[in-house]
Amino acid sequence: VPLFALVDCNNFYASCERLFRPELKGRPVVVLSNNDGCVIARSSEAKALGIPMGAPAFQWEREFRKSGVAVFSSNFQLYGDLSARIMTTLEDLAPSVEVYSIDEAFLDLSGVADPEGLCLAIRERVLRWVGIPVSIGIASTKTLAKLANRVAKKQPQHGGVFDLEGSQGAGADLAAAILSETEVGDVWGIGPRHAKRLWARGVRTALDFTRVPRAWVRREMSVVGLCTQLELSGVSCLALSRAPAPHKSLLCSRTFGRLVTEPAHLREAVSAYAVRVAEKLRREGAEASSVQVFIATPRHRENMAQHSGLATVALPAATAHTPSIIEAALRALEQCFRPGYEYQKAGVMLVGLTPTSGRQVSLLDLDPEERRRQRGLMSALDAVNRRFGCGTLRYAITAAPDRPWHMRQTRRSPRYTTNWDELPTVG
DNA sequence: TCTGGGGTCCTAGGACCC
DNA sequence: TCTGGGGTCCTAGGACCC
Repeated sequence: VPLFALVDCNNFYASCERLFRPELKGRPVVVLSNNDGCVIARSSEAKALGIPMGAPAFQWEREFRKSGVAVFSSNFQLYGDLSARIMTTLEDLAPSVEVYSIDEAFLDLSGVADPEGLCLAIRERVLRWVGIPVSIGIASTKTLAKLANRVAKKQPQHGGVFDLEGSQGAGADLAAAILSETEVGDVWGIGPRHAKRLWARGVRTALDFTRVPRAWVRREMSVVGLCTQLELSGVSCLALSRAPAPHKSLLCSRTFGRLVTEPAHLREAVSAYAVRVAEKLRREGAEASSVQVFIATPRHRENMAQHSGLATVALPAATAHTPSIIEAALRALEQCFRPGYEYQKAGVMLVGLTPTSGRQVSLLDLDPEERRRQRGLMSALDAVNRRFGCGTLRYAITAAPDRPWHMRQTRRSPRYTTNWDELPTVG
């Protein structure tokens, strides 16, 4: 019998910020998106103030001040490092771990004698070793484990761990009761669109959803919806995958600090994003076969001329060579740029990824000597930037003195754990 | 003035092939 | 009166996730 657990960090980013600022305990904390645009994480105190997920920061400034909310720009280096520590701790204690996101992991607990006891121990150890509180849901499918996790979070009497299977074979009744108390839109895999259509048909709860005819679900929600429906009924469709699948695409995109009209500024921004995404590509040990660029004007202003452009340029041969990728990105930008618009956002996506080793040799390949030279250059560049900090070696086009597209980030906390200059001091 | 960034999968339709 | 069947690949759009 399969058995899954979902470990989910409580208010992860907010908990990370609080870890090095113990005086914030009990105080509302929010973390803002890049560009300090909107709220992407809230402590429980901030949730209690009614600040919704995704709230535009500027609309809430007054409330932040009035209620003494501690506001942070996002600090993904810090979150990523703490996440890695948590995952390592899980690997130590659980038989099989799938890292699902920066703050979540599925565990395979099939055959474990006392799953609830194990999870209580895991929770305790992560709290003690890393300092981040987690909640754990246990059930026979991943989707039900997600549901059990919600219960663990919402009902503190369970001590942060909730087993939907129950202890004395009361599983089925317990599951039905929980399903009937869960709104259908709160089910993992059912988003706002499907939730709305289901409500229109009188399907309100997760339990209702399990009774919708399969043919309808298949037709209107594809096989993905069918899978969700089966999982809710206790039929496991989603297996645990231990090794992360290789990426199929990689993206670097940003909202600009200010609106941009100058093609020169767009070229700088797109080049900078191309550099970053190419670095990611090499870290993955992969090469890309084409480059996609998109640019867009703001979405939330109806009285402004809108344009969003997307163009793809194929690379002559799969590569991870930054200058080649910049060149392709700039050609794509040229294709989708339209003068006279105020752009707010741009992105560079690499697609058609293949592992660096074992790639197909193309007739269009550079001669092997040139390939070796390019790879050597990239390795040297990455090594220098790793050793002396990213941005030590830069491309001239990304280093213009005036960069109006640069993102705003006014309230970032120190990178306590990943940056020598920003270590916390004790004393 | 001010609303993030980074992914995945599925489906339908068109081009093209034999 | 009547105009096949089956496959692949690509793209765009939609939906979902964190």
